[in-house]
Amino acid sequence: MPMNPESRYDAILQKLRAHNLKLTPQRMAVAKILSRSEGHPGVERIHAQLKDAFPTMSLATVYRNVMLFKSLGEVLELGFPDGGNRYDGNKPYPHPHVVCVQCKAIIDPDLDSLKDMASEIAAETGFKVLTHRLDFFGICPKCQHSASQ
Amino acid sequence: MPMNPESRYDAILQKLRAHNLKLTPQRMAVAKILSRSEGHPGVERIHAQLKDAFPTMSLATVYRNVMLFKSLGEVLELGFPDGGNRYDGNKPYPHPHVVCVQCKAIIDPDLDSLKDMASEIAAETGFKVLTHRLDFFGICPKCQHSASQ
DNA sequence: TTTGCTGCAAATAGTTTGCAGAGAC
DNA sequence: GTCTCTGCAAACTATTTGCAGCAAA
Repeated sequence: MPMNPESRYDAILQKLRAHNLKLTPQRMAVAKILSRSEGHPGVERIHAQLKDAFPTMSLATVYRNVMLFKSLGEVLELGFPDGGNRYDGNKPYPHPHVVCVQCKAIIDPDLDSLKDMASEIAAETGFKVLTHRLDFFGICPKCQHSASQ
Repeated sequence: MPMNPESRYDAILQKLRAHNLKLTPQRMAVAKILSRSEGHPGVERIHAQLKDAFPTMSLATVYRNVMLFKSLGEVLELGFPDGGNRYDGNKPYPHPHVVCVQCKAIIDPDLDSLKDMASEIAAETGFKVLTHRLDFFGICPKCQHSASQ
């Protein structure tokens, strides 16, 4: 159930204005792609999609804008250790993903609950689930009690 | 509930023998550390712990052995996009983790179920849970039907 | 003796950064 | 006009790899 890409796009632009950030054509183009986030694109893919409209556009600019949006909370980063991070500007909040280890496709499953997850995923997506990864990130008790740092 | 480190160590050695791989002192030392996996060590940490016993030991050797154990299914790799992957040779199967984003501590929570996870985690570990990551990895329908590749 | 392992150093690859000019406001 | 952004190229960093010598079996 993806959010309406246009309202996501507007939300991102609004956030940019609220922070007095400039609306350059490149930045807006990246925002537009991320607001759809079809297939959870990576930086390289975003860059490729913009090559026609912006022949001189550099990868660095894509990186910088994606990171900017992420820092604004408007993009969810799916980090992978073997490079090729992927981004979701349509649902910029944590949610499960199903990743094809072969073609690198990434889709969002609809999970009623998180019980019997693997079989639920398999039934819904047709994936053959090989493994999963579930991490919680937070501040450990020791760090909570130390002068934040 | 960590498994008995010694039996894990023996299991790794046994697997090595079964594959006609050589039991070098360096390899055995890495296996020993991983069989405990206290704190889910990273490569750098493993290397540091072996500097005393093996002053000339190179990082490359640690990398090679960790990857070897991983390929044998004896080590679970916790990959992080920002480098510094972590390893678990004590419970080499997928399971949830709780990661402190500040000090990088990683612990294994006991989860009765995966419902109300965040609060369950908080109650059990004392962590202030900020976010989480749940990925399923598998083969998508399209890839299942294409000549495996 | 044979085969695989280690140490070293160089190569890789995704990402980040310094800088000078261009452009949004 | 000011201040940020962009493009380019160089820098970074975790990890991988080629190679020659060394050691396990």
